[in-house]
Amino acid sequence: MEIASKYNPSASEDKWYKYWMDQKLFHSEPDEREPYTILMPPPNVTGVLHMGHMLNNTIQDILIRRARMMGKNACWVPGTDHASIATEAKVVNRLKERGIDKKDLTREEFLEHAYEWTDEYGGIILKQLQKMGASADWDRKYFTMDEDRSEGVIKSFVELYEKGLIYRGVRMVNWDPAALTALSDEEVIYKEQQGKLYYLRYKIEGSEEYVTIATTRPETILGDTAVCVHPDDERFTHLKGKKVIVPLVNRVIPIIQDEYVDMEFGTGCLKITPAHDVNDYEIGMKHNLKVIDIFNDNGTLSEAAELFVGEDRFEVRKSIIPTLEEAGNIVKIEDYNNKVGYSERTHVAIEPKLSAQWYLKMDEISKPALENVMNDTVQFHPAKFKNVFRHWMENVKDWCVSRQLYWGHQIPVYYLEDNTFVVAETKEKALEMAKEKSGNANLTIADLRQDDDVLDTWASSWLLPFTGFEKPEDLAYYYPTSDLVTGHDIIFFWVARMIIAGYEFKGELPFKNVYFTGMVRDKQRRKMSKSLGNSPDPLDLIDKYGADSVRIGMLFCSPAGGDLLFDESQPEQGRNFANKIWNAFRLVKGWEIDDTIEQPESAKQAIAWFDAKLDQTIETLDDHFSKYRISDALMTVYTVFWQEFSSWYLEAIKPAYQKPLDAATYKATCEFFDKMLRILHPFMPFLTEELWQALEERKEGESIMTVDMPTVSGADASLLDKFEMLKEAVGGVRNVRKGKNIPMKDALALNILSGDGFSDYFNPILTKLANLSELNMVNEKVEGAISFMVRTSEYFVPMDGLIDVEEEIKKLEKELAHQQGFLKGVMKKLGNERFVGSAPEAVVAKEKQKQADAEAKIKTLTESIANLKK
RNA sequence: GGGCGAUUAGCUCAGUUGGUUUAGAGCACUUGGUUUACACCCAAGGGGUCGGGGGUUCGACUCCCUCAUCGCCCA
Repeated sequence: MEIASKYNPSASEDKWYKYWMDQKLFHSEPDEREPYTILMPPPNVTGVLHMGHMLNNTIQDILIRRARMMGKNACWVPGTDHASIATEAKVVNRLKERGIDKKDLTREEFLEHAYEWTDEYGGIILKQLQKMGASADWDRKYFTMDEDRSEGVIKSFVELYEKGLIYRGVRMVNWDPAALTALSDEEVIYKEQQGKLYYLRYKIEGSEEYVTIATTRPETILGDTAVCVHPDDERFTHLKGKKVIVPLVNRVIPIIQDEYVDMEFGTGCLKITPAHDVNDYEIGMKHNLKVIDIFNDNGTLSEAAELFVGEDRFEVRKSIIPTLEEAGNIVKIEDYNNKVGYSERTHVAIEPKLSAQWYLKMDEISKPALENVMNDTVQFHPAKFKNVFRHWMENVKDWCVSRQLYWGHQIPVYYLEDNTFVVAETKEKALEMAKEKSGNANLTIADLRQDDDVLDTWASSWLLPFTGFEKPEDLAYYYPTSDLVTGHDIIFFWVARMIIAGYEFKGELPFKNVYFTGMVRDKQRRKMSKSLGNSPDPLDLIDKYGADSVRIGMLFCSPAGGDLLFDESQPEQGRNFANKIWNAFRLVKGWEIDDTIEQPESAKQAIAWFDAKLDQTIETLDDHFSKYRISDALMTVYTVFWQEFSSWYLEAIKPAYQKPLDAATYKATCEFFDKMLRILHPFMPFLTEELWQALEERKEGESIMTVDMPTVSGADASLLDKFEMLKEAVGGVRNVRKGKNIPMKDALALNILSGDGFSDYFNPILTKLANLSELNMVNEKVEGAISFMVRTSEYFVPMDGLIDVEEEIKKLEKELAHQQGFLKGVMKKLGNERFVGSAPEAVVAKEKQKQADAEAKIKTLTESIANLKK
C-alpha cells in the first residue's frame, strides 16, 4: 500500500464530518446510560467565528468526545443568541447605509428588517463550528428568540413578577445615547481618558464673593441644583445657609453640606447635578434637591438646559468655555485623567440618566447561588474565580432588565388607560386580568398597550440550561448539565445568573463544573482586534494547517483561566504532530509481515514495557481530565506518542532494513496504535478517524467516535523504571559514539559492572538500540575503556586503549565533584539532629538512601579515576 | 480608591496539603546527523541564586509579612 508521506487534512475532514453526520453520531436521545451534557455558550446569531470561539469550542468538543467514548450519553446542545443590543446596532447601521432611519420605522417594520438580516447571516457561525469538528447535536439547535425559548423567558418574567421580585423603578441608569437604551452596569466599560479639570467660580448671592468648584463636565452646570461642601471644612463655614448663582443661567441654588465631599479634591467645593451623576443623584435625594435633566435621549441638550438647546453634549463642552470665560467664571483649567464609561456595544460615552426601568431584585435569589459555589457544589476551574464571584455576589445590585430596543423579548406588561398595568404571559390572559382589575368587562385587547421595552439579552440566556431542552422528558434526563465552558469575562453577565436561575426556577444547580477559558491574545499580549489586524481567521488557519492542528495548537499552552498567547507557530507545531502520527502509521503499515518467523526477545520486552507505559499514561490522563487540566492532558498524549511510542517503542521493534516483521509483534503494535488513536481522538478527531478506519477493515457505520476509551489494564509497573535505566544506558553509548565519532552502523562491545537494582531484563533491547556486537556482565573494572554510570552500575565501552586518558579523568572528576556536592547537601540534613528527630521517618529513610547511592557512586568514580591515573 | 490574582529557563507555562536525588515541560536556541516512516525528522547540549527584602521551620518555589512590577475585576 502506497501512502503519501504527508498528511493531507482537507481531503479527510469534510469526508469524515459528513460520515459522522450521516451516521447521526452526534445525536443524543435519553436512554439508560448516564448523561453527559454541555450547553454551548450561544454565539451571537450574526457573528462570525473568531479565535475565542475556536478555543472555547475545542475544549467543549474534547470533553464531549471523551465522555462519549467513556460510555456516557453525551449531548452537546448548540444554539445562537439574538444578542439584542449588538444585533440591533448592526441592523441600524445597515439600514443607515441604505438610507433608512430607525426612527422612521414602526416596531414591526424594524423587526422585519432584523429577521431578514438574521436569516441572511444567522447560523453562519454554526457552519464554521462544524469545520473545526464540533460534535454538537445539531438536531437540538436553538435560537434564543425562537418560540420555545421566548415562551420560557416570558413565563419566567411573569413568575418573578408574581413572586414580587420584579419592580418598576425610576433610577439612575447607564444611558447609551447612540442605541437610545439603558444598559446594565456590566455593559459599561470604563476607560482612562485624558481630559481637563475646569475650575469655575459661582457668585454668592447678595455678595461680591465667589466660590470655586472643579468639574470635568462644565456643560452640566446648566443642570446644577446645589453646591456642596464638607461640614467640617472650615474654609466654607461662613457660607452655611447662603446661596450661589449658577453662571450663564443665573439660577439661584443653595449651598449644602455633606460628608460625601472629598476636601482634598479640587477646591473642596462640589457642584451637584442630580440628573447627570450617580453620586450627585444620591446627594440630591438626601437633600431633597430639584432634578433638572438637561439632556435629550440622544445626548443633545434639552429645553431644560435653556442654553445650547439641540447641540451635542461634547460640542457644548467646547463651546461653553469661551462663553464662561467671557462671563468671567473661569478660574483655571488643568489637565486631568479620569475614567469615562463607554457602551460595550456602541462604544459611545454613556450618560448617567434618570429613567423608569424594570428591575429584578437580586439579594435574596442570589443567595443559594453564592452558597453553592462557595461550598463547591458548583465547581469553578480554576477555583480562583470563586473569589471574584463571591465579591460580585456579596455586592450584587438589582438587575435592570429592560432595554429600549425592538430586537428582543417584549416585556409582558400591559397598561390600561389609567396607566395601571397587568403582567401576563399572553395578551388574552392580560385582557382577562385587566377586565378584573378595572371592573370593566367591555375592555378589548386594543385597549391594552404592551410595554415598549424588551428584555436584556441575558434575561433569556440565563435560562438556557433548562430552556435549552424542549421536551419535559429530555429536561428530566439532561438537567442539570455537566460542564460549562466559557470565558471568564462573562462570569457575571451569564455564569452567575445561570446559577441563580437554576436554583430559583429548578431548585437545583444548572451545571456541576464551570471551566473558564482565558482570552486569546497575540504574542505581545494585545487583544485580538480587527483594527490591529492581529486576529487570524480560524478558517484560514484550518485551511492552511488542518482543523486538528489548529485545535491542538490552541491548546498547547492554554491553562484554564489564563490568557492564550496565540502565534502561528502553534498550529504549525500541531501540523508537525499530525504528520508525525501519520508517518508512524505509514511505517507500521509499510512493514511486510511474516507469520513464520519467531518473535525476537527485544520485541517481546518492548511490548511488555509499552503496555505498562500506556497503562501509566491512561492513569495520568484520567487524573488530568478529572482536574480539567486539558493542556496537560494533551501534552501527555503528545509526549507518549512522540517520545515513548515513536522514538522508543517503534525503534525497539523495528525490523532490520527490508526484513519482515513477525506477526505477533505486528498484532500487538496495531493494538497499541488503536489505543493511541483512541486517546488522541478527542483532541484530533479527523486524523484519528482517518487512521482508525485505515488500521483495519471497518464495517459501515463504525467510527472511532463510538468505541470505548482504553482503560487501565493492570500492566507490570516495575518495568517502567527498568526501562528508564535502559534509556540512560542507550544514551550513554550514544554519547560515547558522539565523543569518539563512531557511526551508528559500527557495532560496539559493552561491559556492565552491575550495581544495586541493576536488571538485565532489557539487555536485548539495549543490544539492538545501541548496536552492540557483544554485551557482557563483568566483575571488575575494564581497562582502556570509556566508562559511564547509570545509577550505581558502571558501563564500559572497550576502546583498545584508544582513549584520551586526560579527557576521561576530567569527565569523571566533574561527575565526582557533582556527586560530592550532592552528598554534602544530604549529609548536612542528616547531620542535623533536629531533622532526624522531627522529620517523618520516610523522609529520613529517603535521605539515607540518597546518601548510600551517592557514596557508592563516589567510591566507583574515585576508583576509576585512580585506575586511569596509574 | 476597593478587591482578586500573578511574578520560576529567551518565550509560554507545570511544580498537587512544605521534604521524589542541587526545580521540570513544550517551543525557541546551539552542535552533530539524511540510502533504510517522518528535516513538518533524529540525537546530544547550553540556559534559572524560583521578582527584591524579611520572617516561621530541622527544612521554603511552596506558608506569613513587606516592597516593587504587571494584569484583571469593581467603583
